Amino acid sequence: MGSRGQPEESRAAILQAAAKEFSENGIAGARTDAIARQARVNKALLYYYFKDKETLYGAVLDSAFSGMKTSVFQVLDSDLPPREKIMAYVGAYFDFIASNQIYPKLMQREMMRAREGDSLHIDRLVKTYFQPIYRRVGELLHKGIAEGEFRKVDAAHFISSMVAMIVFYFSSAPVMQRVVRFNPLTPQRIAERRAAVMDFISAALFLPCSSAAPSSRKSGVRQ
Amino acid sequence: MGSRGQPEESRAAILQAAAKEFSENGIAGARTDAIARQARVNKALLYYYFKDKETLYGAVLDSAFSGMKTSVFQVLDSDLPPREKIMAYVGAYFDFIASNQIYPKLMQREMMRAREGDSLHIDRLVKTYFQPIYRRVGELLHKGIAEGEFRKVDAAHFISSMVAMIVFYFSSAPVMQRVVRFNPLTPQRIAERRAAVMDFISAALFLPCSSAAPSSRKSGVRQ
DNA sequence: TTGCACTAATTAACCAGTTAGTTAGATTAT
DNA sequence: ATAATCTAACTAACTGGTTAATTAGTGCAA
Repeated sequence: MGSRGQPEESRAAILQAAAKEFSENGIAGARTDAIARQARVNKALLYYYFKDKETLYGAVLDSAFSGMKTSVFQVLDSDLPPREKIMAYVGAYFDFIASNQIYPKLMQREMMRAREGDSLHIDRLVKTYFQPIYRRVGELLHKGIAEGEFRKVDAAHFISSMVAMIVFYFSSAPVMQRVVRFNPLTPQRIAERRAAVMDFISAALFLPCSSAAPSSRKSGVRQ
Repeated sequence: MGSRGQPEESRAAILQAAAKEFSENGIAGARTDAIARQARVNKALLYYYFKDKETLYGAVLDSAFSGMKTSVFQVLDSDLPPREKIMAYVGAYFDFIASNQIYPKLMQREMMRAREGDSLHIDRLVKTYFQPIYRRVGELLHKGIAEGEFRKVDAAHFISSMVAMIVFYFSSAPVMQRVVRFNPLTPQRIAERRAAVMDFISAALFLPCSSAAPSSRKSGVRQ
């Protein structure tokens, strides 16, 4: 019976295994035994590091969303002009999700769990991650509109649409694969999606442009 | 204790209660006791009408998606020109989801469950409902492009984006409510969303309008 | 020799599914 | 008509497999 495997490693292994299990099965469908097995750790160790299943789930959510916040804030804190910044934000958000494909599922699942009383985590998540990002992107849109660069879109709805296009693509990929005849998650298809999202958003947001030509957008669309 | 409550009523009550329970909790989180209680029926009756929980879940999905297919095909079968038809399709789809708000959640949940082997239903659902709709909308987009009415978008990605904007809004409403300061599900907000989606899609899809020279696309934006 | 990291074994609760019926109305026999 | 029989519709109570969580420890390092 071992003892020392470096505590940080064990904790991290649990978190990672839990993230996978929760994203695939939701909190109700997730099995603590499966998490322990995947983390190559005794099940009781989950309860040594985390109070209970719900707390472990909360820790998984925090680690997921804090990574995302860091990613997009690097862009939001930069000082690009509105056009370039909104595209950079979409790109950063897309890239984060694309390289952490368990997150869109975690996010969707938590969103649907948020009926009142249900989720103990949602208030914290909203306050810590979603609100700050939402506020900044909202300001960015208003700035672009004020400067005559963007169409007069409704910020709340526009943000919702951007998030939808990115998150939904990955969370619905397993079904999409059966509807269309290709795997939507190959690097090439992902790159294509990225271009399509960028194209869709810029076409819907940017005004024909009074000033110079927008260099950022080229086409990204085929057929 | 009575026996006769009209079998059709009981069956329908079970289906309705199950739809609600499954949409709120997923199949793993749903409780058969809760379904029976909500349907005001003994739990054993669920097993009298349906083989097991999984089969009941399948019946719920079928009743949900067949309604949707009927709705949108009424539009897709009509003979409107491409612009009007795609907008009518989006409207019909939106209205169906808006007035059956458990469906977006059922849909999201089933989409995420579709990892290989997992869902017994997904193949049937795709073949019966998703494929036929996808095919028709794809043809519609290609027709619009060929006639120089639409920008040369990628059909698969464009459809994915349309569905995303509609489904995601409703499934993420509980969280959104905490991020913004209003309830996204009041009739007024829903109408607003409908307009925003229509605007977003038409801005991203329609060419500036003149039916000539579709090759020199530069903006594809109106208003 | 204390405290940290960890585990095997166990427990209590939960929950899908079953069983062994009951009830009410329709059908047939008288 | 009316009693006897049948069957669809329905239920109370139970079962056993599953699963989150606990307990009572062991090994090891400082």
